[in-house]
Amino acid sequence: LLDRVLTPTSYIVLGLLRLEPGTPYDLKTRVAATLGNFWSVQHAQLYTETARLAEEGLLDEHREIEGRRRKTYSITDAGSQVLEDWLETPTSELTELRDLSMLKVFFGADLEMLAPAQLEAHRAKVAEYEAIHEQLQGADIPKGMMITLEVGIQHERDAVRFWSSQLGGAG
Amino acid sequence: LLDRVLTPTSYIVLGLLRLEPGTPYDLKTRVAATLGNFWSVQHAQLYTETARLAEEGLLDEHREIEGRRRKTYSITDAGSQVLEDWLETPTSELTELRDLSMLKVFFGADLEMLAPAQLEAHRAKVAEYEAIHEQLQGADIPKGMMITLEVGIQHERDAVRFWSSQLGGAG
DNA sequence: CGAATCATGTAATGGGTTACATGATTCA
DNA sequence: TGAATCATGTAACCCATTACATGATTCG
Repeated sequence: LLDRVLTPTSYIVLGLLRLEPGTPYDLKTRVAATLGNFWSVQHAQLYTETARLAEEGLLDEHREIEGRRRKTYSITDAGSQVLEDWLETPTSELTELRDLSMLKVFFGADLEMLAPAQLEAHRAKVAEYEAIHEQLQGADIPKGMMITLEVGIQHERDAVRFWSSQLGGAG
Repeated sequence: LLDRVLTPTSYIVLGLLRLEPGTPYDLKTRVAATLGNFWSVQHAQLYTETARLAEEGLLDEHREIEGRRRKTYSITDAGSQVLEDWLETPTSELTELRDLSMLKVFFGADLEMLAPAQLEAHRAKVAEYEAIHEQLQGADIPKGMMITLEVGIQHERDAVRFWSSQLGGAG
């Protein structure tokens, strides 16, 4: 059936569409509002990936007759199955950090020089996450989404602590 | 001069070659031994990227006459300058986590099911890092490399703690 | 001395990023 | 009513991954 290995982007599309059908543009909005914080997707991908998945029978495509002729996608049974299988399979894969600042540190960049910009950015992220978190308290949000958010907050706080300790430190 | 924006891979190549000239294969070995832990690079990239950088005048290329006709690269003054400029420029960019397990969690995967494989992988990584760390104690290793290693250890320990708490937890 | 593994490199493919483009809507 | 911004989509390019391929070396 499938003549390719699905990418994380594929599963993001499937996962979001299983929650609710929508257009690629809808997906863009949802990504930005939710998991985009820890796994962003370029909006152009959402057009190509939905098209691919539809071709593979994992999505249904329904095109507007009038006006913009927008395409609305919904997940098929086959798509749901593929998503389920993926969700039920644990992975041993570890994520690389791929932090640009750390790459510079590795090659000898000055920590104290890097710190202010990083600190500001990480602090802003913490604030943003905490606002979302508070807003979501009591809301009927799936547990998994809450957990990823909390992991994200934790990670950002750690980063703030790290970069703080580099500011004007004794070296 | 340059008609493209250099990628992180470019700077990795420049950074490693500034430490010491070498062939793409040498680079592969060095990456695997050092920064590959938090920023891996496919070996094929090291061939294409060195070629590109040489074309752009940031590397010198010296080809063996005999035998394998291996190409040895070294950084040029222009290359050093580009690297220096990059190292001296702070960045506000934040890294996304892009953790496959977290993506599954986000979409509702069962934490307890995911935990064992993740736990084992993260524990192995901690052990590996700590071995390297110990081995490097007292060695004349640049400070930045030590710091990235320690940040990596910290991160992995946090992951172990997180996944441990999901094992057979009350939910 | 044959097989397995390491060393070394090139070619092909495709996903992801960037650039481009145009139709709607807000708002001064 | 014009400019700016948002909504929506397509096209092109390029880096990164994967696959392929072959020469050396180890070692049973």
